[in-house]
Amino acid sequence: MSQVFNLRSLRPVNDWLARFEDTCRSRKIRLTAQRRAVFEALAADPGHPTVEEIYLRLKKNWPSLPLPTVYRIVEDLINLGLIRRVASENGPLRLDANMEPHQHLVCRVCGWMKDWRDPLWAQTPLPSLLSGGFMAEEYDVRVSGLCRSCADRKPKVKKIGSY
Amino acid sequence: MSQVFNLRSLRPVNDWLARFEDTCRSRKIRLTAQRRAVFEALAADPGHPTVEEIYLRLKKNWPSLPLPTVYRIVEDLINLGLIRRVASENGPLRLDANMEPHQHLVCRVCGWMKDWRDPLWAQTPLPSLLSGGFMAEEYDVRVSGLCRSCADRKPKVKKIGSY
DNA sequence: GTACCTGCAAATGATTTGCGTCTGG
DNA sequence: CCAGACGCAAATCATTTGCAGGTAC
Repeated sequence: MSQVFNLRSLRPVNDWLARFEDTCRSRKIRLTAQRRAVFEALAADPGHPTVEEIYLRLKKNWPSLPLPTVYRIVEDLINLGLIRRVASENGPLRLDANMEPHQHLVCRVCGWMKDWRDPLWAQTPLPSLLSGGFMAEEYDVRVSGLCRSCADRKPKVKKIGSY
Repeated sequence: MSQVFNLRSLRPVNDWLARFEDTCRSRKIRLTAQRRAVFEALAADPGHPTVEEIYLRLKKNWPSLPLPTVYRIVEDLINLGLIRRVASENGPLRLDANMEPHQHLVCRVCGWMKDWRDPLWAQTPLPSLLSGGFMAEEYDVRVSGLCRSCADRKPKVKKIGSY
């Protein structure tokens, strides 16, 4: 019963690690130190990090770990259904170890992002068969807006022209 | 009253072109042939093309047009609010000249994408102030699932391991 | 022991930048 | 005319691939 939660987000990180190990065993994927480290770093981070951010974090305690290895492991974890990509409009790939259904708040100015759960979306039924035979499986909802610090700052006018 | 619609999507392309020209004039942006061509190509295409797709299409009738110019113009059009980026989980930037509120159907296998309008979201009120002072402005909703051709195909198991 | 992984180096793909020339208003 | 755009080449950033040696099971 000694459940470890990440204090910032109340993530059941131990559950996730157990699921990671179970999945590796049942899918006959080798449980290497590299894979565990990458998964742990993702599970502990509620901030939707990029591959490079994970790499830099791990590099502190593991200076020899190469970036391509992190990329390969991330790809594997996605295919195993242990983490997912976060949809965004630009910039490098962002990752999410939270596989529970949830929405995202995204700041349109600085890209700041936060998990958010609204019962509304849990209740909203998926249209089962839409136009042209499309088979809907799930909603991906992002609420775009301004985070507190960008809202406090004076609104800047985007500069066009003049390269 | 001779409103030209794009037959595939009933897009009021003429309205959009007029808005493009008005915006250029009012923002004192030069109305060049390159900018008009890029905007027209985007306005005519309901398929959320990449920058390179637009470039290749224009290149047929304008072989000297360089790709970096298309990138710069796309950036300008986004900053002018005339087109927008489409959120996605990976791959190159995709563009959308339809600035009306709408949702997207996205095939999780092949990436096929289609505009979709559901009155549900037009009615759903935005939470005005969410956790931590986030100021919500709009929903971005993607319905993920299987397009008809990927649904017809036999489901493939993703291969993990063995590089 | 051996198939699966990792580590390294190099390739590819997407996007941006610097700078000299040209042109729309 | 001349600031703002374009065209070209080269740089940068993100991600992937090939291959040889290492290690989990």
